[in-house]
Amino acid sequence: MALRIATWNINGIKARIELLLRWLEEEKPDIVGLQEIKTVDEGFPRAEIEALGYNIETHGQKSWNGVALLSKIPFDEVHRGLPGEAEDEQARLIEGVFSVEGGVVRVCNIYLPNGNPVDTEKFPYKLRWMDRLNRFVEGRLELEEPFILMGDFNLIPAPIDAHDPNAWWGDALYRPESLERFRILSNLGMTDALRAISAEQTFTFWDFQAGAWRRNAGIRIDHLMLSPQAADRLDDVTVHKDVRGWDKPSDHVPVEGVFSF
DNA sequence: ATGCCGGGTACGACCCGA
Repeated sequence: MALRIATWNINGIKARIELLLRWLEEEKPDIVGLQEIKTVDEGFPRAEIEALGYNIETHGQKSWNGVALLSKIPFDEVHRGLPGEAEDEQARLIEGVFSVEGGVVRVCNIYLPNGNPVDTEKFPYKLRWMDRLNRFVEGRLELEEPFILMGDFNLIPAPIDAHDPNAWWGDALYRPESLERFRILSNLGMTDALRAISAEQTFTFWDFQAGAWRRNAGIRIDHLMLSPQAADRLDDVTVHKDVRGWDKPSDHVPVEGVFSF
């Protein structure tokens, strides 16, 4: 069977519910990871999404951050939060395990800290979070499962992934300390799904300001990173760029991987 | 990208994002 798994920074679920429902109805993905739901779990608009046939698990918080997983396949397991820092209360990771034909698939949905401004505590928090993520992924890779780590990584992997890379250099999304940690993730054995499929310049985010969408002044920061067992099953990646032009869009668009199971 | 836009909270103006 073809399994369609997507990541999307929705930028406020309450403000985007109509946008989300339209996209789900048109594309009918199997599993969707949402970031920046910006609500507590009780405020998540479950009923309309459940009516489309999705199971829902959320890891929310008041006002900011928050992640969710939607799945047409029932959840076997759900995990919330990134281990390694007890005092970290920001809701940025939710993981589900699903039974599919031929075994299991593990999908981890993340909202990696932005890290700006770099001269504040926000940047070391990002770096610690990436260190913790890499340790977490090491453990997941030992399971030797199809494992998909996807979400808003707030990281520009390479110059081709920005409309104006020189303008971004030094930003928390594109500077040596951040790139070093992303490289460690790759070197652990996680494959960038889009780059496994295409060498084309492809953006996933366009700022609301300064006519960024009109000028195509975007960046690629939303990624699906695949364990070897998941990469073996990857057939295609689609960036749903058209959604950026819909009414009341998020500044990010959905990125979808198609897998054979 | 320096927050010009746009969400959240809460009702005036800040906090936050990339």
